Amino acid sequence: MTNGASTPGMGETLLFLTDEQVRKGIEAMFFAYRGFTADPDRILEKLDYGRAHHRAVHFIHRSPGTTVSNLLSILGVTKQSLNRVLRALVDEGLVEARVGHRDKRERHLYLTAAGAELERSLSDAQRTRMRAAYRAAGPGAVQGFRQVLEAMMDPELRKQYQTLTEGGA
Amino acid sequence: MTNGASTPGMGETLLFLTDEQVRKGIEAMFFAYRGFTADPDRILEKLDYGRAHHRAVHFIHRSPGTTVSNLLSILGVTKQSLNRVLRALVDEGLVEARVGHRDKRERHLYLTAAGAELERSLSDAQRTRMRAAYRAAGPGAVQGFRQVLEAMMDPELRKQYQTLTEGGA
DNA sequence: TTGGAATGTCAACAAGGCTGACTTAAAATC
DNA sequence: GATTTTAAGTCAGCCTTGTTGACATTCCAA
Repeated sequence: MTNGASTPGMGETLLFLTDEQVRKGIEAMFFAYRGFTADPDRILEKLDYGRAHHRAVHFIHRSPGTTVSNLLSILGVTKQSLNRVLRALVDEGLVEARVGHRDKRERHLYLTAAGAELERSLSDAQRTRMRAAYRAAGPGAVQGFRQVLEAMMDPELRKQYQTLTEGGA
Repeated sequence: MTNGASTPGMGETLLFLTDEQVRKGIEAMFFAYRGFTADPDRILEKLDYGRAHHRAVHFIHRSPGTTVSNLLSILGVTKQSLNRVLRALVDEGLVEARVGHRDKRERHLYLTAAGAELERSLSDAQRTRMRAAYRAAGPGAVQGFRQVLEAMMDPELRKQYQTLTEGGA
């Protein structure tokens, strides 16, 4: 509060944020992301899975029947990388890969009962923290939070993000 | 808007957010973090550095003269992991490690001119995106963004985050 | 029927985490 | 003054998750 940003009369409406203030936002992202992943990480560790598995399970739950190449574009990794993860999940009975009946090259991905259970436990943990953060920050903060995050995405990813649920939230 | 959260009379003040809404926040974190790291990553790649180097440079800039063990606790990695990164930075003249004069066991870390220049180019890139996001989201959103992120941190990390600048923003 | 797309797989490699064991130097404590 | 603890560094080896490149299979579509 020692800078122009809080000078009465100009206020923050013009977004005269100092570099220091913006930097603080950057550090907030860094530390918050650690918290964001901490709870699922603990669950995954016990099962010998990693974040890569979490992401795959999350998005297969989100879009049941999605194809491998669609998942690739959402996750932004190489197919070799995804394939390693997917193979483990299929081998261990968490994910089912059904051959497409229209296009038999495609594999449509579904969670099995066991996969759905893991997904639930992971997202329960993550939602609990998110909900607590929302509650602590107050009702007004939630919208601002989402708006800034959305504005921070690459345009392509933003499209995917928005498409993902189409009014689901 | 098809759920209890927007029922007139209770509104969002009670934070009746559906699981779907919270989930959307989780995905926002995921996609936004990709954007958050994208610009620095491009710069680092050309110089054969990675995110680990970025983090070290960032926090040394932030707290010049910090010790190795302090940096360890902020970054939350093992000393072997940090050492690998730090050695590269020192060897290549971006960071200077001065022996402490009070306690000669300690190494105090400083950016060299070259290190400061890299830091500037990385944080310029990151701040530009952050600023653009703030602008797009509007003045009210910034506070909410920071509040939710802060509430999302582990308590210990939150303390470190707050200590870091102590009123700097 | 042939070209290209979707998928899967093998091999090899790198970054950046991790553990464990050990050294050195210096400070702190007894 | 001797001993223990602390800060830092190092060596070796492992894991996850990312990368390239090469190649096989399948099959849609021009």
